[in-house]
Amino acid sequence: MTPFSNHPDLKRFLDRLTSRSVLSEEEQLAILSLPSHVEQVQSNRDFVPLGVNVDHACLIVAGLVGRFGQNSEGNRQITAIHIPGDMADLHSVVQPMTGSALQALSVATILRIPHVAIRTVVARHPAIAEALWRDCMVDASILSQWVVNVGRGDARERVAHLICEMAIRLRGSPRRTDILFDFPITQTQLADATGLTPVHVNRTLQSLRREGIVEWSRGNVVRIPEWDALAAAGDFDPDYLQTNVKPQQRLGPVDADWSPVAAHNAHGPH
Amino acid sequence: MTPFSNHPDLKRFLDRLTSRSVLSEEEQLAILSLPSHVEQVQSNRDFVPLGVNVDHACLIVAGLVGRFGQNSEGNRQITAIHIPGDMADLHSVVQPMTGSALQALSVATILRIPHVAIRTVVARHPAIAEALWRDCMVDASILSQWVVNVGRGDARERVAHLICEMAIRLRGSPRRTDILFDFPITQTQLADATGLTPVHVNRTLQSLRREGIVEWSRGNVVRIPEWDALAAAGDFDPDYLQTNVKPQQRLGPVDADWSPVAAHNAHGPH
DNA sequence: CGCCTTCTTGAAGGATCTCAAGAAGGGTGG
DNA sequence: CCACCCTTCTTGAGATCCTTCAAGAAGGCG
Repeated sequence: MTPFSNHPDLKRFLDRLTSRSVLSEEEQLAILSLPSHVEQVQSNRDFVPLGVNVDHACLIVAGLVGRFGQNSEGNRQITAIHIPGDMADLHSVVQPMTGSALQALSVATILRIPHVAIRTVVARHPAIAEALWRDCMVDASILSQWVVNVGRGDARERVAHLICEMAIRLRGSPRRTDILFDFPITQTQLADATGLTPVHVNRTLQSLRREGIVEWSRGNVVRIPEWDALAAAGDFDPDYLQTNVKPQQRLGPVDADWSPVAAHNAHGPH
Repeated sequence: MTPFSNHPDLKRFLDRLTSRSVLSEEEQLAILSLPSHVEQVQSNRDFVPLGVNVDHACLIVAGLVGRFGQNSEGNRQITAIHIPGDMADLHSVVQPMTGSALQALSVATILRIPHVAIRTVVARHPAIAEALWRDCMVDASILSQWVVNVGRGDARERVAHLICEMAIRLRGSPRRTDILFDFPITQTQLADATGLTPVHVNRTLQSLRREGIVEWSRGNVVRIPEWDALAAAGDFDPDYLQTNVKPQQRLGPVDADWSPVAAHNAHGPH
């Protein structure tokens, strides 16, 4: 454990938090001062297993990490793909018994951060508790959209949607044409994420490539010539990613200035 | 808004919280004292619409409530089914822009609880913040399992799994034979939840009935003659529901007594 | 009694899976 | 530098599951 030494990697996580929550200088410093332990993890190997109590959370520094659920026949289903800056199992702070495994999709670097440290920081800074809670809910929004995608889309939609999601998450709001990003994932893993078979993912990708909607060289680089075409194919609406939301104000009592929109929309039709 | 008057309904929500979190007398009273507004909601009608800012959360008092996502063609997908005692959109406290709609599956009674009230209580009692955060994560666990179920199961598994889940959530850990519970849901809604068509849900249910695995009279009452048979058909393992977990200790600094198991299992294979 | 929702049934078509085998890279050791 | 292996990608053909479309039966409710 080397406090402060992983400062730059924690910074990316902090950025993620402050993009949606307001944190004071002191609170930001508390995040950056979290102790951590760097680790390289190989792909196709659970670095957080299923059904155990963990005492730390994992921050992704480099590479992609998948959350895997599985049924009893051993069929695996990826329920989330985490990118650098994500705390992949932040939820374990309040729910230490793992309900899914974590596995790197390609070689990855992670930071293990002890729960005790997070809990200590959170107890001292309630605003950090709120920021972490909110961060978990963003992941939950993505998960929710994943259900819709897997439950209601055909193969083409599912694959296109996933590519769209990763484009936005990895590149931010991209320009409308000629988007490039690194997406080191195998077709088998793509199949585990979309609930398809590897064979069918292959055919689906070929079809998308043939139509010029996606270019995916073997070198893990995805190119999207026309964003609108892919978004249409994937029936993709980026709102659920909560990318462009203003930071929320802090937990606290009545704030006269708070959510003026709500007063009009909230109670809906009744 | 009538403080205290909805005490008994809030009690059920409090029970849900205290089953997994430790709350002091004072904190419990703070929950029970939340102001609220009772409302009857009709089925097949969004009482929380999509894509608006809300200023309150909804506690289910009676009936079943579905969270609906949808794609642009209007195909709806249920991403969660909430039962009495659930705060269906607790997450809206930290993320007021709705990413899915709420709709009663049959006539339901709800309590609308202003965010401001919840935020005030949470600011005063950090332990409540933790309890609410944890509660949200239980819903996320269910959602995660839902992805696995929809992504990797065939029709029979999906339907059986959902029935299993609802049996446990509505009846607690049930006995092994002759389980009865009320499940007022149409086959169309079941189809929206499992990502199937109503026609195929119908055939799947018939098949389960023919085999004697499920009895489902028209009167909304489900009977499960042999739990093990249904659990096998649905490949169901109730661990993810976190039903029988001991309450977690409160957020705070180092607790010597905390999570002794973790020290052994945590770092896994490396 | 008549309407409306929900459930049920049939038949045909399509999307996806399964099984099986070959091609293409990337890496390693000789 | 080549030979080999192993993973990943690709292709084909048949089987299966699920959907679609269409229509009729069964309740609930005014």
